[in-house]
Amino acid sequence: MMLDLDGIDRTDDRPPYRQIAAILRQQIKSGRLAAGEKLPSESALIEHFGVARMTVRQAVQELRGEGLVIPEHGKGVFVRSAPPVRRLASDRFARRHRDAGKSAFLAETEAAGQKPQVDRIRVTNEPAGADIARRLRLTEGDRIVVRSRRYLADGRPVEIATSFIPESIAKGTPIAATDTGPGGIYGRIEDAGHTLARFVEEVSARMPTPDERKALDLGAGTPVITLTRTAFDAEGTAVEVCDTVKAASAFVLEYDFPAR
Amino acid sequence: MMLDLDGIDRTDDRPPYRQIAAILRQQIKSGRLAAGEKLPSESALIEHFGVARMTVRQAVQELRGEGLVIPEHGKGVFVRSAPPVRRLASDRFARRHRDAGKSAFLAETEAAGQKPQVDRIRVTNEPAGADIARRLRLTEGDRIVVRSRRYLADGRPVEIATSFIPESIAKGTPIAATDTGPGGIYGRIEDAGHTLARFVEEVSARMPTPDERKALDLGAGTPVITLTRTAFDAEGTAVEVCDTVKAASAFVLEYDFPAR
DNA sequence: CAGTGGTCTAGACCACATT
DNA sequence: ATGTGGTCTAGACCACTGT
Repeated sequence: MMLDLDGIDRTDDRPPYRQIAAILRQQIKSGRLAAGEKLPSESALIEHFGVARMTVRQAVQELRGEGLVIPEHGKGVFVRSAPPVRRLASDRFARRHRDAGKSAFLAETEAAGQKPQVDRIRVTNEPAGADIARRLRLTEGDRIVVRSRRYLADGRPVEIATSFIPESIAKGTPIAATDTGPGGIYGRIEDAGHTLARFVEEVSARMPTPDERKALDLGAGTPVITLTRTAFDAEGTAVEVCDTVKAASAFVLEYDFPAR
Repeated sequence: MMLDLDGIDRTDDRPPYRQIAAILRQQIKSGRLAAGEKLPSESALIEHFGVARMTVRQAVQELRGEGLVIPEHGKGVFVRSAPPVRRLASDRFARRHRDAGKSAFLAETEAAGQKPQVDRIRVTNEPAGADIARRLRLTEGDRIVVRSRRYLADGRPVEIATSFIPESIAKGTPIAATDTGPGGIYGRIEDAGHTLARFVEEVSARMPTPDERKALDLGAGTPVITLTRTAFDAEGTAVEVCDTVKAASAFVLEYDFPAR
């Protein structure tokens, strides 16, 4: 059962725990420890390397911080297996999808052969904060409808999203209802006479907050992608801002643009 | 000098180290511990909370994993200050910049009032691997010119990049030279008769490898953005693939696209 | 029950930075 | 020389998972 591992070199200038981490990392990268496999137990590593428990724990800690392994209490430490990656193309909001009565997430997820699900829907009516007001070209304090929700694919959370829509646009539509109807929010915005013309997306990445880690069921040492999208209608009016936080390992975003 | 911190609650179901981490995190988020400030020393925390050294170290370890603090050996542990963010718009490769004789990075960085610099330039000629061959519509093993380099702004590394150009395009140009001349690689590709028409960028994020951490001078617990760009000419031929790894905290990518 | 990882203690010596 | 964090040891008890 035990792998054939090298020992540590007490003359090496790297401390033992780093050497142990490097040895384990190498086993993982080379595939000798495959995704989903269990690492040798702490006691096995202690015996093999001839070090104290804290030393092997520190080595494993390093791999956890890199998101390479995930410990399961009472069972062992396992090589993280990559979840299926969702590839998001920049035409994912094309009207042809909306016309089929599907929201972007629903269409994408079904296309990937997974079961889409939305939960934790919360709708409030709030005064706009400074950043949102700027993006929507409103004045701070103007009323906006705030819709937040969590998206799941095959029961696993992959993304949390919060949309901000000026009340002047949402008024009299089901945007503030739990079920926004076919085509989602964008469908209702177009019903209200705002033909969507342009999106601007701002993408970055960071470590999640503890809340985000919990909501997305992330292990330690796994980053999130933040994407803020602003939707503009044909008159150039900003009609929605959508803030999303995605598990980075689950997404590749694809953008196609002319050289001009 | 010491902050006014709450104590830990032995009846709380969270372990002491998490409570300590939460207290410190709160101090940082609220600004009572500002960016650049030093946390109380380990010995101060040990005394204040009445715990063993490993316990406070574990608390600080948690904050390191979140990228909130950065330890400096012999000095203390400091609240990380955010570096200036570079905002990359999708028109950054517009010909008007190239016509001014500037490569995209040079133009961006100067526009941000920082001193651009490029080092660790390495040019090789290799057979294409499977992934690159697919992206360039070549056959695996076809010769390609591989240019890798590191970009710095005001002396701080911000990005490492590797370009892959089919030898059939690079041949007879300075693309394989250390200095590619005005307008960079894209300038030379256009000189060779390939008018750039379209780019496709694929964006994701992950934790850096140890090598990347060193090259970008990243602290533990800070992710990178990976961006793979493929450039196409007017005939639809893929003329270059560029793989970049960026310090996530230093970039916001901006894309503007029609709703179609 | 035995085996696993999670947390904690109380010490030790080392390396780095500052005075 | 002093104070800081970095690494390590050798134990302890707890909580979770499996047989």
